[in-house]
Amino acid sequence: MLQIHNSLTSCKEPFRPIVPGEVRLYVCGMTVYDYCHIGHARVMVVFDVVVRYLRSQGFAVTYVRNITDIDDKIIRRAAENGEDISALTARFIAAMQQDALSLGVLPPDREPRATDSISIILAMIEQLLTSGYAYQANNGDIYYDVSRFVPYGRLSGKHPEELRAGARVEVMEAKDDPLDFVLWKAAKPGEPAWDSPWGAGRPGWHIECSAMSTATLGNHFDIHGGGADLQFPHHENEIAQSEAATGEPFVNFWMHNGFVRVDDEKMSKSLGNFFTVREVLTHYPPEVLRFFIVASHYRSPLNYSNQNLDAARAALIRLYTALRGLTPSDGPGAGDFAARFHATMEDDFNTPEALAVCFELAREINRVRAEDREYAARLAGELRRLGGILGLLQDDPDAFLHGEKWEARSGEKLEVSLEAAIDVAAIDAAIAARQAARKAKDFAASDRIRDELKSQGVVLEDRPGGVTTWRRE
RNA sequence: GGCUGGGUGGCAGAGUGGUCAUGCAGCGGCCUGCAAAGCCGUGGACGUCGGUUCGAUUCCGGCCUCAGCCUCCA
Repeated sequence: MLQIHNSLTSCKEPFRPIVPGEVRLYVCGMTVYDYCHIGHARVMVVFDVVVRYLRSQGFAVTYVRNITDIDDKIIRRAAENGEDISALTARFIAAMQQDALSLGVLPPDREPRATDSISIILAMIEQLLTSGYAYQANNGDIYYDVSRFVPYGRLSGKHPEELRAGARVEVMEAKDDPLDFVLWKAAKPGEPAWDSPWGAGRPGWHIECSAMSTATLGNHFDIHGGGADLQFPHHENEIAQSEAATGEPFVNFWMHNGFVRVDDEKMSKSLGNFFTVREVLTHYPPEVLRFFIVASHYRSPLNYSNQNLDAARAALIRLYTALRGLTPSDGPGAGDFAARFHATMEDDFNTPEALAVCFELAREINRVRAEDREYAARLAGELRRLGGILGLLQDDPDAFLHGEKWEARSGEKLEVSLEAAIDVAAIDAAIAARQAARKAKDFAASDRIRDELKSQGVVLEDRPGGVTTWRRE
């Protein structure tokens, strides 16, 4: 029985979908005014694993991840660049999709955009006005009246009175209450605007997600996810909006992934420790970044550092080395590896422990591969299947270990700071020459060749049966 | 100040009331011409003070300490 930690109750709860066999999942996606950073990568990967796991268990999943393509930061950035807003957002949407692809993140089933959703946003605001949950201020903005929504604060464990007492924001005169938040911003000169019954303007951030999620998944759906920082106020506000507008419970399970830190400091632009996905991918293969993310529990903080990425790479090399030279077979699973893998995934997606099972599987493969190829092949098949649930180990082992895909990717759009591309034919020739020298017992020559390759970042491994393989250091 | 969630071996990172995480690094051995990879074995840990218990790193309480949120933020 799958257990999921629910932010609403701060407890693990048995997961039961609203409609048996179907899961409807919404995740707050990106505001597209810049390239994705590692924090964005984490959200994408974490929920990609959730989706892959649910599907592997036979659930029909509908996964929606929105795109916020109109907001203050976008407008400001476009102005700074002297760029058209739609050109800016198109550029960063394309970049995001490319990053997602690199990281092996499957596309969501729906990717609604705020600017394509204006009519449903207007309808929801209209509903809130009609039922008295919203009001138009004297500056033309429409605000949500937080005092009307009694359960406000349930998700974040915050109480309206305490929030008011600790409010650090300067109170905008237009609002009745500092906790009220904007649903519709009256148009300002030079900013994009849409017509509405209350005058031209644009939607507030929170209402977008309420409108897009209910429009795509229904008023009441199973899981809503996002970064931990969105729990308050964004998700709290979504609940207030959606439940007030529809009169139905909004979401059963709220999942929040932990934050990414860099060298144990919060990742932020002011600290200058901000890493984009594409920057990281100039130094590490995408699967290494993905492994690094999956190797921690999704609710834990994740500390980005070169040392930790190096560790992730070493671990992945071990797994691919176990798969190398075997043709994974689909035969019946071996041992209780799959059962243990699933048991641990059912416990709130415990991917680190699931990976531990993968490593034990790898050891078993290494143990038996010489004696029983067929059994080893079945184990390899198992390892690949289980890895696939985490979105890992789907590459050809030699390709990964040779770093081929890495070069292919980085050679195109990314600036490469890696060693020069490796000449595979030259390596093969050197290996052949070394084999000849070894046969002639000329170990001095043999070692010279090996050292030379090593200096180019190529490590040789003499395998049983006289075969020599190589990998990048 | 309020609300969350943490403090685990050299590093990363799970977990558990009383035998094992796992990966990297270390040590010993096997394999190898020597290595590398791999296999076998091995050392090393649970912030602190109390309490519950036959027994707590694991449960409870105090304390210290860290991070996040309370303002746009994945």
